[in-house]
Amino acid sequence: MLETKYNHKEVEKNKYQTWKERGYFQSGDDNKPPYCIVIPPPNVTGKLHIGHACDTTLQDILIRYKRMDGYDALWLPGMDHAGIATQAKVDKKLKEQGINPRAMDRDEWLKVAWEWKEEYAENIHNQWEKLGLSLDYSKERFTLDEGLSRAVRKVFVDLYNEGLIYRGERIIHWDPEAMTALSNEEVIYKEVEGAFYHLKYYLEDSDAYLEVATTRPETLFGDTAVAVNPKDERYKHLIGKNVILPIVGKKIPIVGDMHADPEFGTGVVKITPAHDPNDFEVGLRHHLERIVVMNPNGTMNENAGIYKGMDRFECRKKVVEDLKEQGLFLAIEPMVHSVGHSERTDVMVEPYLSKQWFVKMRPLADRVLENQKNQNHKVHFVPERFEKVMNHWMEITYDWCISRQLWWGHRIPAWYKGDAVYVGEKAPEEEGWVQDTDVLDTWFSSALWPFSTLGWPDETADFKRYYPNNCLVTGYDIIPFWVNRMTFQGLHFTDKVPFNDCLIHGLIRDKQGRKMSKSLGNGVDPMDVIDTYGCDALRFFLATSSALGMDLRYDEEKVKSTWNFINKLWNASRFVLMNLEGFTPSNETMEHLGLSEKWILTKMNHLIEVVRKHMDQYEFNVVGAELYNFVWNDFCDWYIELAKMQMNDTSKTVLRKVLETILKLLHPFMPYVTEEIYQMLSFHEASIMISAYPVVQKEQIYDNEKSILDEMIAFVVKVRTYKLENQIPKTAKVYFEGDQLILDMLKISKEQLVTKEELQGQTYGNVATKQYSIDFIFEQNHEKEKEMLSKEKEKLEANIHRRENLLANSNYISKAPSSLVEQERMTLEREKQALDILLQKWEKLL
RNA sequence: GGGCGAUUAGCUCAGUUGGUUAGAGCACCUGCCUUACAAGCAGGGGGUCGUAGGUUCGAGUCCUACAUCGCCCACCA
Repeated sequence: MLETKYNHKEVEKNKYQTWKERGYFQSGDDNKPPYCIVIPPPNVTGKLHIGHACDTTLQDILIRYKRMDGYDALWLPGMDHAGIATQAKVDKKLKEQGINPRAMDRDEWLKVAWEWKEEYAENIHNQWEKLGLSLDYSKERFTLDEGLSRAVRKVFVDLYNEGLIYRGERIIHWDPEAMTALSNEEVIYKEVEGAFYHLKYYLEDSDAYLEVATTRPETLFGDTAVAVNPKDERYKHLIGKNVILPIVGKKIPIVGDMHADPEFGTGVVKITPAHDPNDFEVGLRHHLERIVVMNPNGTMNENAGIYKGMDRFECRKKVVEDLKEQGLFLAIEPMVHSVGHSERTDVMVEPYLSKQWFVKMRPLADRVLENQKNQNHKVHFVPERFEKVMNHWMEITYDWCISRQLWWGHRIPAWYKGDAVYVGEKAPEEEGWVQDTDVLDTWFSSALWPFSTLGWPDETADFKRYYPNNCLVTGYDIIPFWVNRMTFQGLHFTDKVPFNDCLIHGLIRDKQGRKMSKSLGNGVDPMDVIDTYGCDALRFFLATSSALGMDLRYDEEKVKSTWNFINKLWNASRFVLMNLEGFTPSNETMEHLGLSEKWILTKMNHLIEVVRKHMDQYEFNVVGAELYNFVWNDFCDWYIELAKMQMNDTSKTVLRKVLETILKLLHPFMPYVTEEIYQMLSFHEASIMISAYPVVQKEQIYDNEKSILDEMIAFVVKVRTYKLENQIPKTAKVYFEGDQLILDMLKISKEQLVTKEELQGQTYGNVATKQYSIDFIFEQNHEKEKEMLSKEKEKLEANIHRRENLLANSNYISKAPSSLVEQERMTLEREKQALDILLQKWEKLL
């Protein structure tokens, strides 16, 4: 027999292993229609956070639902090598051991990195298990696998041959800590307290000067011009003349360029083509020299003269000091401006001129925009509004810088020999070619994930069967990095979108609504929650506590109340199982169904319909609420109580059937407890996770009987309220003629019943609805009774008044749907009858 | 600057194509150890749905403006 309290630790023990060993997670049954989701591969850098728990729970819910519903469900697991992030962690670990990672041999370093990967992959596997995820491990992939690497090389080479990948010298975002280039998406802009430094740039052979305002005086060594707006009356006569670059003392020209905004700063801009993207453009227009003044680690280089070797920020200070000394400094104007920071290392990124590989985005993005116009072939975002996020990105996207000066990643398949460049999937056979030392952006390989994991570029059976994926599930913060890139790569290389639906969920925040972060220390470890409340409680909470696409506040109280819900289910199951002892299939009978059986079966079938509908629409919060209400209110509060009154083989059959249905509908949300209880049911499939998802059985719908019991329930509730408010003793004598079921529900015994004659002459109170009436003999408090009646009367009269007005409105009658009008009429009738009953009582009281 | 979201009960949130008297959990009040469950049961109170207009027979829901909070994108010499 079950324990009285739900013990999640006991329940969750060993089940995952069993499922896995029996092969339930594995896909591949060709007799069934395919359904495929690929997991957003977590980084091999650390442990999964609660956001992962949410994301994967939603996917597991879909997969378990589809698997039970007769699909060949493939949920493909895998992990991401996470270039910068992992390299940073591995380097940190080495440094802590006193080893300089950059002094290592590349292959030696990679060995350490692979060891790291193995260790963290194992952690992630353990966490997936704890979360109960039904992943098909036989198809697990890693972004650096040979197969995926081949896909990466093919994509690179093809795009290169199509002219969509090129190598060029551009201003890119440079991370001086990780010492690598970054893409736009990897830069996070933060408001920083900075300053506008106003400097004197003397005109050549003159005492006059131009006042130049800059936030980055340390870059002046790279200045090769100053610009003014050609329309600016103050300065336009100076265009073509020269100024003397402070400290350096060399001549640089004054150019006229629209980039200089007369309204901003002093209207004069120093032009540093090698350290600012706008200046780079200006430089191109005016054929200016490009002077890089920094080293890759953010220190000044030889072009900074005596400042060489100084850190960029230290140099800024020193330059300002020296300018002051030389009388070239005019003013400092504090300002807050946003400055790019590296997503991974959090250091200020440096706009930096360097030679990198780029993907030419325009044609690829345009194809996505075009494709999204086609209802049949587009990615269907859920909620729909997130499509705009992708489309907007496609409209404004820049060329994608894909080379990274790292060791951890896919080596760029390009070889150099002098000035010659060779790009190919394999190294050139001749001697003397040297491969590019850089690797590709992590997202370059992630972008291929939905198809590279299925064996592409080969036309494998898996690729043909499971591509495009049915659904992709991820958070809205990942749209630019990943969803967008998968979409354009998918379209370009497979002529199809990578997934038909894209389910976007929100972020998990802390109780105050703040983002969870390491620095705030407000993160919640999903493993701790599982330890305290169990995996099922966590999953149900995560999947059902907010509407789709909305952020979710983590609230322990809510997880607790989910636990209570599971405990309720647990105890309801205890009751059913206690009553089912010795019950076998031969005892099962659906004959002579009672009113309450018909009622619960009807409600159950309506539930199945609603749950399926909302599962298909990904509205898990609605599904959760429906299941919660059905289990707690309909099944526990009413049906079980009713079943207690007349336990027989029919009610046992129905109890069992309803419980089994509940378990199945809940299984995708709470796999463990549903399996535990399912296994205790007397006859069943080998596992609930391979059992069939409930379908509506029309012959079990008895809407007529359902409404009869609904009326009875309404009456019973009314009576209970009346009894409580009037403090009517349990043993009070009662006059009632009607269904025994009502007396049972009210727990009124035969001994309490009196006849109509016995009632006369006593003080009694009456409760009545249209169908039912009951009288209680008790010391009635007339004042209180009157007060209650008058309250009720007022309410009724107000309603009747409102409804009569409504029905007197000819516009309403003619324009509102007739069924609604009819309903209003019926409600009005009911209310009038109720008022009649009430008025009769009122008369008697006076 | 452009876009998106939020604003509903004390708190956290639902609320479908506009349609009876706007829901849930938690909290609160009253009464209960009724042998599945006191982490429970039976009841109850609590909201002029951010503000102002508009469309409509009818608006939490649609439209316009505004306010507050949050997010994304772009710019910031």
